Amino acid sequence: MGQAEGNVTPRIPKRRSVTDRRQQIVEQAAEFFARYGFDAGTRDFARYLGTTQPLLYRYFPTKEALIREVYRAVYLDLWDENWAALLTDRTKTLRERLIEFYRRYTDKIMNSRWMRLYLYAGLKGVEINQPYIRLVEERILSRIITEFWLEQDRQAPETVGAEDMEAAWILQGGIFYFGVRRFVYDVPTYTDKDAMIANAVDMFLAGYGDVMRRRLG
Amino acid sequence: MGQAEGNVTPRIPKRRSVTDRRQQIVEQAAEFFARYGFDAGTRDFARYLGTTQPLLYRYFPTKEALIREVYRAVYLDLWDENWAALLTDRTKTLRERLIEFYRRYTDKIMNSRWMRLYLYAGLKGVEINQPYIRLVEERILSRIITEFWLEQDRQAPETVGAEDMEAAWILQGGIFYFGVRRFVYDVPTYTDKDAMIANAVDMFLAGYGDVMRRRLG
DNA sequence: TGTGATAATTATCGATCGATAAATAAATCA
DNA sequence: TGATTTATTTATCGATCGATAATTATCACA
Repeated sequence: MGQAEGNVTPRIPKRRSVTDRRQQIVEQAAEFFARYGFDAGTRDFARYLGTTQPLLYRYFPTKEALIREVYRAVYLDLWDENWAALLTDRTKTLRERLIEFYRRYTDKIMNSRWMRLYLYAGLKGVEINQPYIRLVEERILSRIITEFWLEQDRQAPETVGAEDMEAAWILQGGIFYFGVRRFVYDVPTYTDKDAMIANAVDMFLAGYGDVMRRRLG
Repeated sequence: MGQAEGNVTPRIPKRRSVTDRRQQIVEQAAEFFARYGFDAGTRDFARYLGTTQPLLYRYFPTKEALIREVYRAVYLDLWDENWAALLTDRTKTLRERLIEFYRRYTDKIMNSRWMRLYLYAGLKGVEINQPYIRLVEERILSRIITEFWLEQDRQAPETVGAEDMEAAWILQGGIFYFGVRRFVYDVPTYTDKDAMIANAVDMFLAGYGDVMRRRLG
């Protein structure tokens, strides 16, 4: 090693391909386990990969370790920091912000891989959903409520109330369930995603506004 | 057999207890598989039942047959015919009807057994969800839209439009997702079920009314 | 071209799966 | 009570599971 050559471009170290291979296995494992569930066998997965089963154990010590990596790849660093700025950009109406946010957000999560893995994780009790739910509540739902109050020229409450949080969850859940119908139940939907989002946001703004006004008199 | 006795009350045939046992196994299998998924082993289930594994095969030819019976028990005859009358009872306001309907409806489906089995079935592609989705659309969502139009003194459309159906799905999905959070993700909710339903219905009526009026000008 | 390192394969382990056969316990009835 | 049926158990099957060991193919480099 350490042989100096006149050639300027360094050779790509062999190690690199090993890391790439690992990455590729994780990527395809996400697709495979999303489709067949985590109880699917390692032999079937190896065939899906186009190799043999013992090869997997050169890259991951156990099947569980591979699955952990799948979760990491799909859920880690999901949150785009631009989304926070988007939700609070008061040069636009809240309606515009919400529609834009939910379009970008669902572009990232509304696919069969993300949604199916998420529900598998929820049913298995994997420690993925609960932190994610907290993230949704803290970075999306609380913010939506606060921004709504601010746009109504009312003082935003220091802490978002229970009914307000559940109201925001109706919006979030209604939109999310559109993806469940498509990618888990595999039934056709009546409009495309963007139309559904615009509709859901409009209904929320009018509906929540009405409920809130009635509550405050 | 055929022995005549002076006693008036006929003896309970021995067969009966076998049928009861079958019923009881199915009932407990629903609980068990809802909790651990359908890939859980028959030995673990037998231990859960308090018996031994081969006994199951005297009542069900295969594990798959047992699972089929679980689905039958949980999803067959779910629909209560009174619900249809409830939704169209025009002596009450639509708001009252919707709140009452969703309370009764969710009383039946919002439990860990029903919801978890339903999502397991969806992920496995079992032929349960798609007929159920059709039932929801035909008997609940279309009816809600129609009743809404009638209460607004507008002529109800002969067929419910795509955007209207998706609007009703926002309500249904928003309510349903409350149950998913509770019984699948196992996270705390902020209000009880009845408060959430009243809130969701109020938001839907105001929100959908506003969207519809704007669409029609 | 030959040699050492490493990736990928074949062969195989013990454990567990659904399912069956044989043995036993319990209940029924003359 | 004794014989017969039926419910339940013990013992075990072949298949498949995750995981490991031994073997073979591949490739960089002197």
